[in-house]
Amino acid sequence: MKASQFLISTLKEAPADAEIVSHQLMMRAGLIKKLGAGIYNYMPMGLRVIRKVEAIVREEMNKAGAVELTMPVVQPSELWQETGRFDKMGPELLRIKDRHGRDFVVQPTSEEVITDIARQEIRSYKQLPKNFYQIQTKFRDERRPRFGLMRGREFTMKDAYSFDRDMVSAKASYQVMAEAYRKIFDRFGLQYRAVAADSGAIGGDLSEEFQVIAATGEDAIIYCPTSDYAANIEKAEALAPQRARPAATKPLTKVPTPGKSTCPDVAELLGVPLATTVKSLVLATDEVDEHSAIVKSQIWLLLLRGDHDMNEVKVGKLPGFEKGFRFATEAEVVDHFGTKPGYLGPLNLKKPVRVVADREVAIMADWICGANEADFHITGVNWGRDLPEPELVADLRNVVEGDPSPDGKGVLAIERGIEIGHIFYLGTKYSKAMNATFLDEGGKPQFFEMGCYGIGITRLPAAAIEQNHDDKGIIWPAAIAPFEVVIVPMGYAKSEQVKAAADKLYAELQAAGVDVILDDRDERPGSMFADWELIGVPYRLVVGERGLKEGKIEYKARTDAEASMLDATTTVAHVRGLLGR
RNA sequence: CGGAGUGUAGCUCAGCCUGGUAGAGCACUGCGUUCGGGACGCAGGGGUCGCAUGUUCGAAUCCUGUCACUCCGACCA
Repeated sequence: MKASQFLISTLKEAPADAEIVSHQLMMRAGLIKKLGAGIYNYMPMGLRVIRKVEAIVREEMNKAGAVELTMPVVQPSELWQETGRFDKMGPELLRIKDRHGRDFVVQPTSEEVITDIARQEIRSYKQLPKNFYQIQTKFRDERRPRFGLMRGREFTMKDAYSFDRDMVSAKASYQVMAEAYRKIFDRFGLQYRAVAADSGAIGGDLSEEFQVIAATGEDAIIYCPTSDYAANIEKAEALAPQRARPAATKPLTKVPTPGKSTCPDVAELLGVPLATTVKSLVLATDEVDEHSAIVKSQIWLLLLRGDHDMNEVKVGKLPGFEKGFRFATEAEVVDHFGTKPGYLGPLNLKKPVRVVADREVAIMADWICGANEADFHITGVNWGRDLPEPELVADLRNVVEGDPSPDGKGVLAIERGIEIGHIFYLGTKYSKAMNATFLDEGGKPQFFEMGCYGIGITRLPAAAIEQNHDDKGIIWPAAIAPFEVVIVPMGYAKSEQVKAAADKLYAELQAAGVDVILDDRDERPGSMFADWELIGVPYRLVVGERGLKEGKIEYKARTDAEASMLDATTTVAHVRGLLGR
């Protein structure tokens, strides 16, 4: 490719709405251009990166035995009605109508359509297992799109779906994907971690997220540096403390805490550690009739240590919370506790509530909580003495740095990550909902055992940039760089010698199968160097009269501090060596 | 969806408070000088100031409405 034929549109300043470095650099390097909130043009330079990501993913998926197909971006609502997701999914599912007023959705994912294909096409156990995938445009009407391609509304995802005859086989298919994903992410040259994820209602451990490690990541990754344990924050279990509850030593005392409605404020006022306070969270679960009208609400009081945070996924699994929960309204709080949030506690309730204590809270003695009276807290609270033992003790909180690892082999550490892949065992959730069956050896219909496997194709370049950049710009891993090599001639239009040498080098590299761009724009050297460092091409070759006099070509990797000189005659071989071809 | 904020040239922004014929830098075009680390000079092109209403002799500026976008909170590749 010659730069004069291509489109290079770099910016010195980043647009004001680009917050994080990957977004800023993608805009400045002219990779993407915003068309609307969370909707981007992939400009020629950016599309080359996307295509390379796709090619790697496609190659490894094919090697793993998956077969490619594509499903429509716009899908009729009927299939989505079958699984109930047309109504159940929130507004992130974009629903549209055609000219006849019929409902359609813009696919955020394709379980319905692929299950429909499977139930029509796969009739016998002899055709199993199968794994279908597509690389296709997705749309999720995010509440808050941000960070460029990191959280766009329209994006490209590779989504794969496996179909198996039974759970044993399905788990084997899952493992094949887990292995393929590692190969894929290894090829991108990024630091990543595969972490155990929560698999929701289906249960089991068969869900992993692939997280690219980056300080700006939106997800917290929990891992154990001394073992191979890794999980996301939703999943990581806070083990029950091994120590016994200390004996009560302090009397129950009501203390004034005017205006101090949070645990940190109260701890500071009383001069005690935050870990001696207990925070009260009031939740409600609703029983609904067939019209989704609330017929009865149960109020719950969850107790967590003042320095801990509630984990909504864990809470959602408590007995009684299976059908969802919400925060109680202020009216419900006043009704049961006699005061507004800020001074709540399990003592002196106006109406009974069900109490759930976190494992840590259950072994606390002499703790502090709200008095159920504005501007007062109670100190020296003790289980058994001042209130009954908790009805239920459970893991309610997010783990924190230093908690023991669930595998018992050390303590937990936390880092940030960007989720670029997720693999998931689905079981028969969709096949049952859509009555998708095949015939087994006995001629009996059986539901497909399914799995689904996603990779955020367009998110990946953003994650790569977050992990690989410097003050000059992007530093692409060679595997996904828009070009592998750039030839920068000094005075291309002015010097016959330079032009001839640059053209020759360009032709030879092309012949060697190198993805090379020749910068024939005849810009000033400084601005060409700055452009290519911003764009992040891994290898740069400078052709100038100065070097040619000695028969040399200047070489510099994007990551090198200084350039070095190569013999013009061996330059192509050197580049081929770098790229391994 | 709740809270906050911003809409002026392709990009970054000034002008608005205090109404009076729309500005700068970068980018772009032409000419000249220069040219191995984002050059300089001269001359140019480009904006119905998000949109709509109202107030006014007169609105980028003031009022009202509306749309879009951005930021902060609960979901997700």
